[in-house]
Amino acid sequence: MGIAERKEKQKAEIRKMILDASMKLFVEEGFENVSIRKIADLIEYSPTTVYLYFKDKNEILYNLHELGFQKMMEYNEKTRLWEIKNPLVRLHKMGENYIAFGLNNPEFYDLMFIQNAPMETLNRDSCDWKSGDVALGKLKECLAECIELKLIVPGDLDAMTMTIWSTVHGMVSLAIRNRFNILVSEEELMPKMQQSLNWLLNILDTSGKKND
Amino acid sequence: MGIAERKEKQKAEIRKMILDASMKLFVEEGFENVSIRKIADLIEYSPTTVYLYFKDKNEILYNLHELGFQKMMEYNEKTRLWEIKNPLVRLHKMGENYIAFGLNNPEFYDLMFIQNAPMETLNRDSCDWKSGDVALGKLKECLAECIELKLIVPGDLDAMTMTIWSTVHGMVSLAIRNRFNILVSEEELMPKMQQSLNWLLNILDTSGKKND
DNA sequence: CAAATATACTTAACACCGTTAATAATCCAA
DNA sequence: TTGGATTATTAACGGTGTTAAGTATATTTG
Repeated sequence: MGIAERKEKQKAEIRKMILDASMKLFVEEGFENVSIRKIADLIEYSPTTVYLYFKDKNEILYNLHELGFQKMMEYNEKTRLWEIKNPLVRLHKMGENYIAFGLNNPEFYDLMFIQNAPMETLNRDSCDWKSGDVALGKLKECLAECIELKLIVPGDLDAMTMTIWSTVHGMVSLAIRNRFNILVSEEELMPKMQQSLNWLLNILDTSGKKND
Repeated sequence: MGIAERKEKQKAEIRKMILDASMKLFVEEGFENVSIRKIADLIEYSPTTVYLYFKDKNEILYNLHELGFQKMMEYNEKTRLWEIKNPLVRLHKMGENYIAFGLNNPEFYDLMFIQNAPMETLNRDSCDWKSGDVALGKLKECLAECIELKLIVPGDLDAMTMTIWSTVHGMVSLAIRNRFNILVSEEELMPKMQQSLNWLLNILDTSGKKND
């Protein structure tokens, strides 16, 4: 069936063209300028053709959001995060990377963790958010190791994961959405966030305290 | 100048009509359904009339966002938050109220802390986000008291404020945007968030630890 | 009191948006 | 070669925020 195969490849090719065009619009003109019509213009097809390859705009945004996760993983690989043996040190670096990624790629971060749109392709109940699951798994693992080695104050693993993730997400999203302007100036933002993360990791670190 | 005065009152009256209509749309049909045209329909004026009383849609959303802060303050007053003498207990209750408000009023929360739109009426540099400033001030005060009484692990006040706010904001916003679905089910969400907050406040509490 | 001006409001339009129904063109298999 | 599936298009629906231009109404001035 060489013919059906070629057709599949052509289909995949156009899907890729659409995603490439979306990506181009996304990085060059921002989230708000990713529209079906502009994508169609860029690939020189009519807007309705896009709907032959993607169910709706959300499905395109879902694909972009996955590219965001890829980019985030590259961040961690470039800084050799997974080579760090001490899980507490790794946790710290992980937080720093998360924040750095968010501030340097606000549009991607938006899509990955703030916008509703990409999640709407997933059916609510099954919770099949693969990218999120993988990323959160890393944090969970890291925390589990920390507990095992008695490096941090123990607690329910899911609750702890929630707290840590919430803190870094909270920081990035409040920063992105300009809610920290009342607290610090533009230049002080990054150092203050660093300080903020340090304080959190310091208080959950058991090593410096006389605990029994 | 009785005439100019009456005119002012009429102007204020229509402004209120617009805001009331916006509010009605907002609470009954959600954020996405607040449109200039629908507002105009509701008050039985043409859409362009709205622009004689508000610069743009963002200015209307800014006003709605302030009503959100009012609602949030009512939450704190109803639970007699400010009568709690112990600042650490107050901090805890403050966090619980924040989370409860966010989950019970996701649309308001969105407008207050997630959406960009309301902030765009403020000019970036002057940082004149009054509502946010007041609300954050309460948290800062509370933390300052905690430090003074040596109830929590000390640190830079701004950094600490950032951490605490980020954690509760992170929790609410991730919950609202369905990012916790991979971690907990709908029913477990609230208890797990409670647990998550408890763990944080427990580790920053100095009372249970042998500290010098 | 009448004319001129300022105020309040509307109509019409611009430039977008996501999405769908109906239609035309193309390709492949029988 | 014909018929059916695939692929793409045109046209339209029903929305969005916003602005320019025009029309009434009310107020002030000569």
